[in-house]
Amino acid sequence: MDNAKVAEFFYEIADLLDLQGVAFKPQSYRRAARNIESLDDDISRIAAEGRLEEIPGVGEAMAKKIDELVKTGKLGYLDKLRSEVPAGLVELMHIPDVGPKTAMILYRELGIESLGQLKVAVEGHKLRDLKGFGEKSEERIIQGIRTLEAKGARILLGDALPVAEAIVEYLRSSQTLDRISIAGSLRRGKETIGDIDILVGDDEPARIMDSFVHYGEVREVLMKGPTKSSIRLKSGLQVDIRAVDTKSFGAALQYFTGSKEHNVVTRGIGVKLGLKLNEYGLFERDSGRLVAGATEEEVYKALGLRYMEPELRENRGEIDAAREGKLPEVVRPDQVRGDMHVHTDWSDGSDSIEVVARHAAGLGYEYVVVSDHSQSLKITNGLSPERLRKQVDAVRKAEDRLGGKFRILAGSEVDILADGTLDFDKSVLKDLDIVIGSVHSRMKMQKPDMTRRVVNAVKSGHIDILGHPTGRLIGQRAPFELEMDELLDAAKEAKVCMEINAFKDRLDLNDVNCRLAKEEGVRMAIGTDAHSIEHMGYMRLGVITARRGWLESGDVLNTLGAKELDRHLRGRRR
DNA sequence: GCCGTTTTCGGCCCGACTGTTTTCAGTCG
Repeated sequence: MDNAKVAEFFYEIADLLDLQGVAFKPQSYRRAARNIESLDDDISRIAAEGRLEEIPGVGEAMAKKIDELVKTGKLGYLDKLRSEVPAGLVELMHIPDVGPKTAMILYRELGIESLGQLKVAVEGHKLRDLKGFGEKSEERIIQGIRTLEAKGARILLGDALPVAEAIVEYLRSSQTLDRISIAGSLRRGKETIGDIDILVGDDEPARIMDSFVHYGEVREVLMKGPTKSSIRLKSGLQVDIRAVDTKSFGAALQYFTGSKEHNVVTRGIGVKLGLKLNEYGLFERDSGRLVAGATEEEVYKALGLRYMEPELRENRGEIDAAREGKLPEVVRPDQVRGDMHVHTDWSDGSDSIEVVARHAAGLGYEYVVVSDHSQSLKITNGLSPERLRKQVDAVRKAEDRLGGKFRILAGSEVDILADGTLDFDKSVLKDLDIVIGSVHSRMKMQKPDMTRRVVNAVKSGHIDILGHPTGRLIGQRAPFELEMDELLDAAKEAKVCMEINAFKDRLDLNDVNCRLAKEEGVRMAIGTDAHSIEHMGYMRLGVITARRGWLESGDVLNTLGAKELDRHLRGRRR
């Protein structure tokens, strides 16, 4: 019984209680479920140690239920709830705009217990005669079912950002705006996004709503009011916009950036100070006087907190750190001095060494690492030792052609073979400036085997960076089975960096593991794994991931300048 | 069901929008 499973059961209890019209308990179960999901420790271990009630939101009653779940894999209370309410109703509640009340009416009046039955009923126009329903409600539910069926569709951060930025740019160009910002999980830099949130600060919001719903990419307008509207884009992505007075912009930005958990705690701090925080500002509870609201900084300051970067706002300890002045000074994009992982047309990249280097220089970098694939990876035209030697020559020549003003590091993304040895032996690797070791094959090994494999590579003394350490592809491939603590210990010992692979569907290491690595004393190196120069723009995704992992510039190898980096690498030469 | 320098009992975020309402309930974020 793992944490996710326990949380899942609790979410189901919450839904079932909602259907029964029980008040407050559902929120309690959801809160506990969220906290259980985000635990670092294994819930069965906590249960065994009798520490369940130390989990926020878990009291005596829930602790008992968790104990039962951990011990027996079952929960009598849940079974009882399930027997009282048809299981399909929970599914109905997952349709947008269908909540517990609607689901219950559908069940009581029409006997609908499943998505399938609802579809039949709605197509037969059986809903419009129900009290409180009409044609529009029917249409809305049809749309909702479509949305639900199209789901699973959380979009990658790297895909959502440009879409959101284009909308912001469109709104800016269509009229003068006082303030505008992306908000929500996109602003916090979560690796996947459900929808896009945009916030506008302006004293004439209605005209902005008009522009918004007339954006060229709109497929349908879901709702439109004077301060709040929603659209669905042709791509299927939903975009919500909110407008507030300029004097409330900071409070609203704080509010709509979230996370929900972060906001619950900040509001609680306000309450203790006799203040009320909502999207319009921070107010004195008694007099209603506005204390702060125009900027996030002043809102946080009035709460006795330092400003927290959006990427930190996940209620993972940032609020205590802000109160105690112990927030990390997280790395900024402008501190990155080079791209640590780029492919060229020598293997499966599409641009030449020189084009890559010139593009990197144009991005303001001092250096780029050319790291093409090694011989085993035939499908990528991986380099043989002989071709690698030729490539090193080509790198040196390209560097000369750039007039010595830009550093091109000759590297390799060398395969870590199944037994943990490297695809090139050290006589080949010693001529390189830098070596990334990566796993590209036999990815489904058991945990002990995979751990031994990468730890061997890390300890080999021949790699500087472990490339995409967990191999996960967001929404497509689970991370390798890997004992992260053991890997990080080895990396610290061997002074090998973990990569933050910034390619949009990798972000590997992820935020949580970045933070773990930092705490273990392991440095990170951000590389885009670009296969064309356009991909080099993914660097910002890597930086966002680093920031979400609380990394500071000193934790990131490629904040070093070219000379410092060379010195660092020579210092550990094999 | 949880939680507490507001409380061991009585709160628990609340404002915007929609549809079907003639004054509001439901959903969402």
